Amino acid sequence: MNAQHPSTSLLEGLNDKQLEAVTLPHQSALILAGAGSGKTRVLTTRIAWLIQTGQVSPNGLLAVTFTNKAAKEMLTRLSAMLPINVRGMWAGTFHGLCNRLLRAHHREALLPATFQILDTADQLSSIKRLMKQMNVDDEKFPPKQVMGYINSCKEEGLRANAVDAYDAHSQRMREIFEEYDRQCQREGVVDFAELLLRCYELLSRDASIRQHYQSRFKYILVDEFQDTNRLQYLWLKLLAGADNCVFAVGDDDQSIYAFRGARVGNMRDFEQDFNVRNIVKLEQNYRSHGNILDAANAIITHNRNRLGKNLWTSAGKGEPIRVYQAYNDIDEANFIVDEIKSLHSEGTELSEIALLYRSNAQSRVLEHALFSAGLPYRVYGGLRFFERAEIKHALAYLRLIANPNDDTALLRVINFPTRGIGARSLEQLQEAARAEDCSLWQAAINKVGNGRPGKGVEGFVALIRQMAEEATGLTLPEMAEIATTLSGLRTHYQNEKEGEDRIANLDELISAAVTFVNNNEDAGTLTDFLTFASLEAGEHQAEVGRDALQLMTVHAAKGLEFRTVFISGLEEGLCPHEQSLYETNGLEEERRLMYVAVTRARQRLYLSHAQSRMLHGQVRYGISSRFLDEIPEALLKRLNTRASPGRGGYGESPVSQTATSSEQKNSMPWKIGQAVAHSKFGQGVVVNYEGNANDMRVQVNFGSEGMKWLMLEYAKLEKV
DNA sequence: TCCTGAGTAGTTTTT
DNA sequence: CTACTCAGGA
Repeated sequence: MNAQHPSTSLLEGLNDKQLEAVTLPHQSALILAGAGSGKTRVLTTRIAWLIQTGQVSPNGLLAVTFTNKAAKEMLTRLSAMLPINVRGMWAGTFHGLCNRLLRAHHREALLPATFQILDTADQLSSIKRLMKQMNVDDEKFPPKQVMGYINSCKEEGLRANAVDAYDAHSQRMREIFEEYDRQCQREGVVDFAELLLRCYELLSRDASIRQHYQSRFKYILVDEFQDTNRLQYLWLKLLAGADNCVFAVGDDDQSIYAFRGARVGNMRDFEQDFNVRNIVKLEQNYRSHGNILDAANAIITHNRNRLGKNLWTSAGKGEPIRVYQAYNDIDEANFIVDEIKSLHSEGTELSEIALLYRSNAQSRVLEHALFSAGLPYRVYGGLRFFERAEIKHALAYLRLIANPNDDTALLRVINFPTRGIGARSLEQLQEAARAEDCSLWQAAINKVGNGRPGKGVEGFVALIRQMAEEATGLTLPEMAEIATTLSGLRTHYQNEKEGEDRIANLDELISAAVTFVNNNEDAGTLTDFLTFASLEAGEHQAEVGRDALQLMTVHAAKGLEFRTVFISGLEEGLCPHEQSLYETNGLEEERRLMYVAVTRARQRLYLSHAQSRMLHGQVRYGISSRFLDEIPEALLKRLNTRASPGRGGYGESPVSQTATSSEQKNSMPWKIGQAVAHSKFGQGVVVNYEGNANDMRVQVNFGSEGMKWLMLEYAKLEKV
């Protein structure tokens, strides 16, 4: 403590609860941090406070996040608070930290020093290759499903020998799992889940390594705790041991990643297992106006099994939440465009406006309308830099320089650019490799001996050898240059019609290597760079700089905030998504998703739904989302009560084709898409009909009440 | 080896 | 509807 009042300035401006969390004594704690409650601030201030008050040195704590972005944000804020070098700190993602640990103890972890990391695409092709070799029917065992199985087993902390298999199918799955792990081990590669599992196994098996880290990390801090999976939880528990304390920050109401293994239940387990005395709740929200928070609270109270939390704000009620009922998806998009235009002309920056949707497919119609209106926008999601094909090709050459036994990398480029190695020679190679139980590279070497440059496999072996030879002693950017040029990739794309962008990306890879070396004065090896490429695949492509609207899924919006938010497609089947209704607790997760979406808005929130929308090439009729009904009417401002086809695109059809025009007007006003009310089933929408004017049945979608056929003659249906 | 056409599936995503 | 995969022909 060298400054006069070091902690005063650090702690200044914190509210009581935040202060309590930041200055908790050495004990495990659970911080329930609502949306917009200053979660990141509390986390970083806690770290800074611990260091500044001399309770721990920067090396004595471990801070874990889920994304690189969050880790970077934490460190940036920290270095603004304290004059310390944050470089060497153990702060990063679960995967990043496990990687670091495994590199340091690769021998004990039974891995080669230069082990490579498979991303999801690599893993899938590795599994496909294995299944082909094992003669597994990929109709009965879809590779994607097999991958999901393997990953979820690993995320539960289970190896093949530990999983249950009662029938032939699951036994076969287990077999593939086992073989897959063997294949990875032989090739010196690990997938994402393996990074964690290996690390966990290393720590549980090796007491001296475990004790070393346990005595080092007195304080462990975890961000987004509600997103941890089983294995991550076990890992934390192991690392904490009996004496260390874990500071877990999370929000059970924002748990939206169960589908990838997150267990909200970890929060309750944590309370028990870590002897948590009291839970600190951060409920004051600094982001949104009152009406928005009231709506969010109203929605989320419909969930059971919450830890319990109610957001409040000292800001005023603010504007009402605007609700628009669109005729169809095109009308909805046009409405949004019109609103954005007037917001923009009133001075709102486009980048302060977000368009959120449940599924990516919904962006198409929005994009079309925005494009026609000449409004600039950015769509989040899609391919990232290091996932682009040409980049993966170049990286595969680099991977072969680092470790030629990496079969996945070898297969990716052995014939790309084409060098006359067809399916036949590849088969021979794989046959030989299997017979010798060696890598494809070994098999290739055995085949061609010391091979002189030439065609086919010989040429490839010579090429990789030449690359490796030239690469020794070169800098990383120079190696990247070799991988893009000597490989023939550059020439290949030069001859391609639309190869210009790809060449530009190859150049970008070299720039990335330059930046990487500059940022890592101590560690700039090839393996480090390849690890970086796998673990930090870069931003989701989206141009920066220009003032543009932000389009993204609700998932992608988590953690972000905007002045104005549009949530579109609020219909049953889309939000909540129909698939979710079959999953256990699926509806509650969808509701949390809605909660996350609503709490992104600071000042203005628009909710819209369409009576019909084009989905999978068919017009679908849906009723408005139950989540809309869960918001008190007093918070809403309905911008229209009846949707008109005014700005819609595709036409409408009256229910009856046989009816005459007068009948259509009088006795037959039931159109597909007409909102109706039934005394027993509630609100619904007409989706189909049969019969004629005198004897007509209509099919009505009553949402949660299901689909019903009703005789018009008997059912007392009212138009709404 | 490359291209074309048939066939199919179609939430959410980070590492 | 569309985007992606895969098999088979030029």
